[in-house]
Amino acid sequence: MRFPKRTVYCGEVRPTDVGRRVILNGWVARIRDLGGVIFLDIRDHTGICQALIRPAQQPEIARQARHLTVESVIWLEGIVQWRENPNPALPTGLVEIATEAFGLLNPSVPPPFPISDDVPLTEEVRLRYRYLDLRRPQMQRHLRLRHRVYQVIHRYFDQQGFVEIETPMLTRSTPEGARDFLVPSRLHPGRFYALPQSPQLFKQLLMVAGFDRYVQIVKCFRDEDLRADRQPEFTQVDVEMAFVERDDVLALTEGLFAQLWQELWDIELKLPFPRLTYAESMSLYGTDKPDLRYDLRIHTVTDLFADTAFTIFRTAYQQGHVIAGIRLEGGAAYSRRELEEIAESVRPFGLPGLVWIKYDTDGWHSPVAKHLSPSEYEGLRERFQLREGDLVLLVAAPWQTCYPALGALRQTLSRRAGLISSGSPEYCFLWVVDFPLLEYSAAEGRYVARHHPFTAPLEEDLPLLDIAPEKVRAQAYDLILNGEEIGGGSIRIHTAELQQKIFTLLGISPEQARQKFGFLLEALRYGAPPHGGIALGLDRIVMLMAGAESLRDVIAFPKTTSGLSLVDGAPAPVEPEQLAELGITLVTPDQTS
RNA sequence: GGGGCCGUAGCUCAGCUGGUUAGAGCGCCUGCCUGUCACGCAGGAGGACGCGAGUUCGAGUCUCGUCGGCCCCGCCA
Repeated sequence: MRFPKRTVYCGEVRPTDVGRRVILNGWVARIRDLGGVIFLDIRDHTGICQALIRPAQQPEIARQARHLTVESVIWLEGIVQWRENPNPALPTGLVEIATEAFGLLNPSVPPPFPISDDVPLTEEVRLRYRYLDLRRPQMQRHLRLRHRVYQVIHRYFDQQGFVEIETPMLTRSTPEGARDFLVPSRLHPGRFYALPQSPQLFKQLLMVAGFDRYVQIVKCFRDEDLRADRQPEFTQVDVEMAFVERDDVLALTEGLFAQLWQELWDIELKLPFPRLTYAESMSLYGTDKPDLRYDLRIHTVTDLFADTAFTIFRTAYQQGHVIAGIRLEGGAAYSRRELEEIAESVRPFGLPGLVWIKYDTDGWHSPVAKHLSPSEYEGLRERFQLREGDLVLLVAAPWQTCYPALGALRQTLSRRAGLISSGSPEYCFLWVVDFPLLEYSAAEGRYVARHHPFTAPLEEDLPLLDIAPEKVRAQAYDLILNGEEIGGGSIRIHTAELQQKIFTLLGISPEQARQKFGFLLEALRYGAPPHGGIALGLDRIVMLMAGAESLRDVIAFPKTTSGLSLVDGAPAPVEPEQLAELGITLVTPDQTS
């Protein structure tokens, strides 16, 4: 098809173009037919430009324009001129095109929804007509931002001497970790590939191979239930470095974010990012991914209540529980009803509620006021640095319950008190380090790796491996941004002996280890350098940068909460012949196939 | 695996305790209109109330199941 090609993008027509002949290619955004004059808005990804048609002088053009439908694709030629009535709301609002000719390249049936950012749409409709949803300016912005993020990442790692290497998508299923997506093998019926949950083992092999610094922007797959911030296929910036220690990886990563923020927004991030140990993060914020855009720190005050007359706290103290709480500045203004609502946030943790104490101009107010002594009040005032008008919320429970409950309370309070300003975005990065290496899985009756089984323990904790494995800390780290985990990594085990020992600790027999991870154990014997790395969640990073609420808003073709792809209908049944070739028989044949 | 909210016109929604012929705004179609930019005005078309059972004289409305969307817990090294 031959047609007049654009000389300028719609959104880029400016007063400097006045008098020039231009050609636009784009979509009909809107037609305003006033009878004696017709306005045609033409849109492409850069914006909208108004074209003018005068039926009195151009009866044939007007006749054709009146047949146009919204979202039809056209070319349009004309002379740029000043508008009689400028529209300061538009970048192109000072000028318009005096149409001399236009042509229809492809008519459009009426779209199911207007191509605009300010119409409310259900997720279902958006995903079914994703190609129209993506035509909307906001989605265009999101995916173009994502593109720019890719470019900065590639440039940064190239500058830092990294090599991008592709690792296989058809790999072997490994125990530990999430469920795998399986791919049946036609050439080997009864055997399966697995889509990678991460290129972990391959990037370690690349370190053994001497590539020294590896990076890959790579799809990863996990067959687990979905969330607003979790998709079954997602993109990671996968990084591995040889001859490094933890702080080398952290510094390299910080440099990446500094460059992203610098290049995309001209914002200088303060480096290095703050670091908290896992233990500190849990006791100060009740979570391993705290949102530091607001303070609301947890204070532990168990010791204040050693001899208290208040039965609940005395019992807690005697049972070795923790008494801790949060101060909310100005919170004394909350009503009893509001406090009841706030208390709801700790109930899911199996707590009946919490103790609230107001410190106001006329003294202390609390349902438990009469049980507390003056010295206990004084202790609270001092610990929480209370000022008049403040509120203290206290919880008494085993520490495993107490801190997470207060972590949830922190979030509830910040929302209620509006502590996160929605106006100017604020970016609070944070490293959480020294995670426990293992955690006991009651379901499986054994220790499981908290990060993954290739994570190196802290050297100073090595002696604990044999006597108190649960106390061993790992050389693992998570990167947190505004309460979202955007990356995690570790220094890896680089000797076969230690790796074998960890497998044993995880209840993986030498036989199983040889079978499933033999290639790794073998590779580690051939001069594996000390190495470590990190995997960054690209989708989440772009989501936070775009200010989006959901991962779906920064992924071109995402899955729904139930893992369906509404645009192409995947997953779908397959022909019996395909199954036969693969040697697969369905236990419950799909009736729809 | 569990919990919550939702499904009514192309889109977004209303429809009170079950009761004539199911509504609105936007969009669409037709006509009018010379400076609009969410143009305006007049008229019109458009519905198996997601699907299937049940309760009832009667179900968009109540019950159960099912499919689909969103959010959360579990899960996600």
